[in-house]
Amino acid sequence: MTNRLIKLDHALLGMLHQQPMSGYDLRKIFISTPLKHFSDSPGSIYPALDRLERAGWIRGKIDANVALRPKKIFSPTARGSARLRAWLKAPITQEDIIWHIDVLMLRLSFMSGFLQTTEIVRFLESMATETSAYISSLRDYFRGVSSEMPISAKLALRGGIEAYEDRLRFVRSAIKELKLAK
Amino acid sequence: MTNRLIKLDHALLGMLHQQPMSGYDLRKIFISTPLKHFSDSPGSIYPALDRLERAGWIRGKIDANVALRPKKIFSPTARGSARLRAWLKAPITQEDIIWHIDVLMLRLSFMSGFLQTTEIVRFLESMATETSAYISSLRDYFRGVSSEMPISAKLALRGGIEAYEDRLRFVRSAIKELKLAK
DNA sequence: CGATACATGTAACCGGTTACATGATTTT
DNA sequence: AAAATCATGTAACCGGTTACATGTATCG
Repeated sequence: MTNRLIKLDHALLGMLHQQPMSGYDLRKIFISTPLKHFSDSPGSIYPALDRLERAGWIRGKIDANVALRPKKIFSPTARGSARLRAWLKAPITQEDIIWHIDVLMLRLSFMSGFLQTTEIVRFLESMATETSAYISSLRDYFRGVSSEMPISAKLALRGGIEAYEDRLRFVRSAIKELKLAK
Repeated sequence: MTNRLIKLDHALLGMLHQQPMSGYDLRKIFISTPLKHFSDSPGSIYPALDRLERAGWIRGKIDANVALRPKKIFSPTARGSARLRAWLKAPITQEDIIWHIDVLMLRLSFMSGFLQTTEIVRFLESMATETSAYISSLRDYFRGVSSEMPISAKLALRGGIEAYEDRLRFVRSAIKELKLAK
């Protein structure tokens, strides 16, 4: 129950660690920043905040100085922080590389302050390993079938492979940058 | 009702255009090929095939030579082909670039045989335009906030931008390739 | 003889989308 | 006076996930 890994929930939890906020504030950020790869509808955010509060990861306090409608400001609890850290440190699988790349990037974005540079580097190295393995399997597949594929299908598949190659290149440059900064 | 644009439905419709198949065959493809960015569970595929049949886009025929359990082979109808073509030709929005890149690549993969090369090129050029516009807005945002961001957040955002830049590079090279092939 | 492959389907659950409801304040 | 913004929430709907059900045939 408290162990589900819903993307939106962790996005909210991470954002509340950077700054306690209301649901409305969170929505505004989702709408106005390019990190809006998450749902910005009230029908998803308010129930998600409920879930998080029921799970004991955040706690909401009603803002006293009520000018407008009362605001509920959510802050992470100790359990919420532990949960976020655990999520950031969770091992990377090939499934993550294939289906949840956005979640991996979200995790990366929250790591400073929670993890040491060496841990972030390990995370990225693991990403590189898994990505590189997946690229190999894609190349093998491509070699086997590309001759029979129509051109647009071939292009699409090549585009898919290149996207992973580009991601790998990024991850490796990020590792270098982190090691220099350390 | 018949106008929804569900990813899985169109993926199935497109695949049935390449070769009439049963639900089980479709599942096997989803499981075994790297184009498995779509749901492979029976709980999604069989209901989806029902939807498509009810919408009149495909028609299922029970395979006569029953060795094992009877197989239902689905073929696209004329209306289904029209629908697929319309989907392939639909204009690209910036939302597609941001949230449905996988759908755009899926569309690209189905285009040969349905669209002329000039139309495919137009599709890719539109992708390039929208991607490039979105990159500009991301760069503007990055310039404004990067100084205050912790390093891992900055890396993640940069990675996001680079992914779009790489995608743009791919699209441009694909345009060149198509023009040469023509 | 047990496991795996073939083949289709259903049911419970869960979360996101859309749209609506409410109501005060501020801007045009 | 109307529209937009602040701020939270609910309800209907829809589709995906997971797990289960069923039954044959083949492989080890």
